Amino acid sequence: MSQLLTRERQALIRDRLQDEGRVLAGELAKFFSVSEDTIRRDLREMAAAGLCERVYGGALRAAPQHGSLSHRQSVAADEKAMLAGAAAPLLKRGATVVIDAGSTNLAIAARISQGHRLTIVTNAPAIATAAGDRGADTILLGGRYDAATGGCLGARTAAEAAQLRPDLYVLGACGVDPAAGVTAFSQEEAELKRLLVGRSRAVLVAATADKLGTAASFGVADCDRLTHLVVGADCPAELAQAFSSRGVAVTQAGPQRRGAS
Amino acid sequence: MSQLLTRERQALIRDRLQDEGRVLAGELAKFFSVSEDTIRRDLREMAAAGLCERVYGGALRAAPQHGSLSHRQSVAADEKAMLAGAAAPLLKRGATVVIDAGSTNLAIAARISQGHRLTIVTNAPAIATAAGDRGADTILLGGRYDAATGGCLGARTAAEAAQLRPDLYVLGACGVDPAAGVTAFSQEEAELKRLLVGRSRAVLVAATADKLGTAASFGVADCDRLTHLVVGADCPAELAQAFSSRGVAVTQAGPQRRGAS
DNA sequence: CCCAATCGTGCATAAACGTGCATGAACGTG
DNA sequence: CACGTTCATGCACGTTTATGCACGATTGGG
Repeated sequence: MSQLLTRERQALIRDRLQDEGRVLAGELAKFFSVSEDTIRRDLREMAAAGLCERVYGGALRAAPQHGSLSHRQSVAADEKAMLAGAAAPLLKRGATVVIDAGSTNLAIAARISQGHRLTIVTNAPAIATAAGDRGADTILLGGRYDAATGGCLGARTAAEAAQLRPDLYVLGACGVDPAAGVTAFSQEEAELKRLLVGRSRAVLVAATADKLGTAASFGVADCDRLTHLVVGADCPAELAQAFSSRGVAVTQAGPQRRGAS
Repeated sequence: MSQLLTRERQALIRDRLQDEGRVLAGELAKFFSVSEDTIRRDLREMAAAGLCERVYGGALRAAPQHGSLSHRQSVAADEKAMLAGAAAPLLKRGATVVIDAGSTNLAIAARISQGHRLTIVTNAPAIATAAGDRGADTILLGGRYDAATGGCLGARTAAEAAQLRPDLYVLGACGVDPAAGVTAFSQEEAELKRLLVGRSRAVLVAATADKLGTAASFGVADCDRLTHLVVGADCPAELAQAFSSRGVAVTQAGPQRRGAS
């Protein structure tokens, strides 16, 4: 094999990773007739670029991590259940409600009132099963399933969503800020959310503390487009005030209400 | 078995935990040819990461699943895991596979090989999440979600399915009989299944013992339309013979085989 | 209460690792 | 052509990691 450029070697390593799921540093060094240092440098670069996971002895294919969704679900589970308890009553009897993907929204779906004859539309499989279990008429938006967000994204999903006119949209936010509005982590995600915001009569966001006052890279909607915002009881008063003054109905959830005026 | 990376070993332990619900330290040590100390260290790390529960002698799975399917999932779970172990290898590398709703098929989805670059299409939310977790490209067929079957049904689902030409269709059956063929409990279900049978290059059915030799009300396909049938080892020989003589490749799944890849 | 299995900890070792530095080739500039 | 720059590479060095072994503590069944 003739002289290999660095990039070529890395491309070959990537191919092998994709095929076999793992590579050994020492093995690659012999195969390419370079020192292990060089291979380690390659693997480090690739790991930094998100192309593989660096482990002792070599590298593994970057895995869409197992617990990504179930893990997120267990993070701050108490807070999410609290928010869900406050948000669920806002789904009016007989309404058609779109529920976005997201672990907080899953908690809401698991809390919807039985016998309220709700029609739930969602792009998230987990939310569909939860809503179905609660006796709601449930419509699932199909399309390419994105394991990172736990919902369907892409053209087909958007096309199906474009035919809806829901009474309420329960929006999943990656960041909520009075100035920046609602933001999302990825372009595709943001696009679908924007579409649905535009088609819905009302928009509700339930945000955990870590999302309040932060903004992600892709804008979804300005604050004045929001109808309801559900936050924890520990939300700073001035932040809640900032949303209220923009016409958002802010609900503070919590075991103990404070600042109830 | 070649050199195993630490992380790989832990991933394998996690898989086994997921399948069997428990692992024994001494057994794992022999299996991986390492000392029990090393295994204990692995288990300790995994327990710290919340992936298992550490107990005297080994470790237990610590993931309480949710959803309405969870009940059906636990019924005859061993048998389904056995069938799934035999059926999963039949999903060829790179193929596009439609997986029907059903608890047996969910077990198959949870067992698909990582890194086989499969494209999985399904009408069942639970199967979509499972396939996504296993690293497969996953497409979800949308539509009205039917909590009874755990999948989407209806006109929209059928319309999306009508655009597919899958390599393999993993059909979920309510009844399988040499004479009556494959049958389903509801008209709508049967209709979707019929459509997909007609569009697929091959059809696979994994049937638990209680479904063999029985027929439900709505016909889906004759036996000669089946490519593979996966049954338990306790399937009566003459029944298996009856299928074979109609051109079906019958695979009898043995009790829990676990081998190197 | 006893015993064996199992466990945790401390320690030693070898492999794998990261870093800093030197070399040499490729490249652009004047 | 002479020169400086950039970059991939290999080597030396000290550090970290994974592992097995020894030893005492803990567990759980009889």
